[in-house]
Amino acid sequence: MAKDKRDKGVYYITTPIYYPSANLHVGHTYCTVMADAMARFKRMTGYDVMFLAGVDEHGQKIQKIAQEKGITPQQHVDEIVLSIKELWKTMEISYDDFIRTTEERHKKRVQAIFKKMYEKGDIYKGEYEGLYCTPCESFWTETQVADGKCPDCGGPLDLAKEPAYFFRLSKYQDRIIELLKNNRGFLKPDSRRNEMLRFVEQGLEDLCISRSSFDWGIPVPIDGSQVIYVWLDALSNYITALGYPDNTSKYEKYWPADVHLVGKEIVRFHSVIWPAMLMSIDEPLPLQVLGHGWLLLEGGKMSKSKGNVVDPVKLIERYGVDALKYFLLREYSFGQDGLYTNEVMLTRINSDLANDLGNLVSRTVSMIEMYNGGEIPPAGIEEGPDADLKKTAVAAAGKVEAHMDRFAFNCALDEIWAVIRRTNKYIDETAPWLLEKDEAKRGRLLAALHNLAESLRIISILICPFMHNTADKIRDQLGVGGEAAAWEDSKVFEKIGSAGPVRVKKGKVIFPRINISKELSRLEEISSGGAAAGEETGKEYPEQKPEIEYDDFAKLDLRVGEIEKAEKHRGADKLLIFQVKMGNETRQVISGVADNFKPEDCVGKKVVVVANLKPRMLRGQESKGMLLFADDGEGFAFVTADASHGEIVS
RNA sequence: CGCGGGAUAGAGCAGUUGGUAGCUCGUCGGGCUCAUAACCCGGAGGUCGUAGGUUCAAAUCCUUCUCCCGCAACCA
Repeated sequence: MAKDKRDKGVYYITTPIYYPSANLHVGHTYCTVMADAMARFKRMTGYDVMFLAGVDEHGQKIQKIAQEKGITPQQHVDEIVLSIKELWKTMEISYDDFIRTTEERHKKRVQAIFKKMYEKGDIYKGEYEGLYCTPCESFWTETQVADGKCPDCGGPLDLAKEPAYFFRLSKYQDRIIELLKNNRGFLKPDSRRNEMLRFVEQGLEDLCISRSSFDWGIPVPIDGSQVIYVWLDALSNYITALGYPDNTSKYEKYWPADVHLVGKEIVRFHSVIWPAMLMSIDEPLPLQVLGHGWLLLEGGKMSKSKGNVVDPVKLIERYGVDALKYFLLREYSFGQDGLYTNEVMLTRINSDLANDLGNLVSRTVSMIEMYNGGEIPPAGIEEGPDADLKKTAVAAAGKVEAHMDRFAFNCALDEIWAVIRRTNKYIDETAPWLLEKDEAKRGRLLAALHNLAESLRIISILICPFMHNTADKIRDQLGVGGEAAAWEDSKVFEKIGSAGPVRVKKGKVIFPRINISKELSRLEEISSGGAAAGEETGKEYPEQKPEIEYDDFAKLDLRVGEIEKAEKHRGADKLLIFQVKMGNETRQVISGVADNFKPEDCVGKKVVVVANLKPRMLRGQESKGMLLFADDGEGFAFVTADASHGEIVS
């Protein structure tokens, strides 16, 4: 039996184990970033933290995708898991363990859990009935099926049955209702709790927990013809990762989880099915399930199938991990859906990170360098706005703690930014550049500089759980390194200089200001290059031109060319002049795409060239041939070829 | 009558147990020159979707209607 952990100073937080049918997008990142910030915050405030991430790798969908790609399911998931781990590494996600449901440790434990439930009498054999597509050998749920056709092949579906095992979920209905009703903190936000309560009150049906129509899963221990279906397999990860039931030292230490952080769409599984499973094996329930909201795009929700996903890697490449993390945590309020647009993100990064924080670091460090030779002065006599600055700075940590208790990352960050704004204001109030001109005010100047440095030191601690790189950069420039960097040190003002003089060191601008309108069009280009053209975007495509004979096509000589050089046409606004290498020759080709590409971005592209187009003079320059572009109505993308220059395209 | 959520300044959103409507961006005016054309101060802009009710007091609780959205047993 697990312990009462409330007095042990441990904290166990989990994210969902994602389904690796494709690469992850910002939405997944959002959830994981929240968990990471919380884990870091708890560690800083003295908890022994266990932060679990992972992937759910079994199931029919994975099996099918692998089949289509002509590889084994294991090969497929290995590939995706690699990229997911890479992403978390890039995002600097500080998970303590990463569980894969294909791992031996997980499989044998899931089987043990199955057996326990079976022996308890909570699992029985029955028949699963569903809509079945014979050619695809797939069952589909009603929601997956539009207009009675197979979502995969579009063929007809039959009502079919297969033997399967069921979990007596209905048996736990009353206990679940009681849990949701009496334990108000168990499921948050309240809107989700209401929703679940209504749902359970409608009556729970027993849950099908095995399948025999595919075999990419953990075998049912008492029946080799069946594999365990998603629920039991995936949800168990939260305890199998801790070693349950055979190796219980971690389990005893960390279980029950303090928080399962999940998306609102899987709240049901975590707040109804999962507790019922735990009740069945007589183990304690998690203390809390938190259902967060979604990031919505202007067209609706982001999803892999819509192809309208936002790729976090692209954003990190351009703005850095800390900026993306900050934006996600600051912009949205937990449990609520939020609108994502590039403009919202860039505006947020610019005004909060570049203007407020980055600029504050710059001006503070500069002044200490100019007015005191780079040394942070000792504390001076307190007067004027000093007291208010100190009070604001020192009180922030406590407020942040209170907000973090409610997972109100946005409020926590807002609290920190109140300190940043107060500090910027302090500069205005004290006007060091005026003090500097009057030798009699030297003492006052030094006191102000000291207070600014102190305030920044405190800020660097406060932002640490959310943006540790930035925290380090600030401390580097301040010259304080790891001194007085603990969470508790943010509650005390006078800290710098206690171990001898400290020298600041002006460094690179932490968050360069972004030119938003320019950047927006760059992002547009990037995503139009990468996104699959959506069928659901309602876009209109031109009507097809009249049919041509094969002979007509054969007249075209298409070749792969590599752009060696690109420059603007001096005599025309819209033209770019390309030098394109094709086998032994390099020729000049001109295209009217200056509005869409920067010349330097074109170099190195391997493009498709119409080689035998009659040469033509364009504003005094000869163009021999033509480059192919894809046009989405707003901009162009190169038609590129994954081949060597000179090769024939046919 | 399947279940649930939402509607608050030009935009995006907060509003914890009912107590004078807030934040950010934008906008207009002013200040400053240390700083990343950044920073600071001030103004304008809302009958909190509609109609009723409870209350000394309602964005907040109750009811009506309108409009959006999600879920209905694998989308973070």
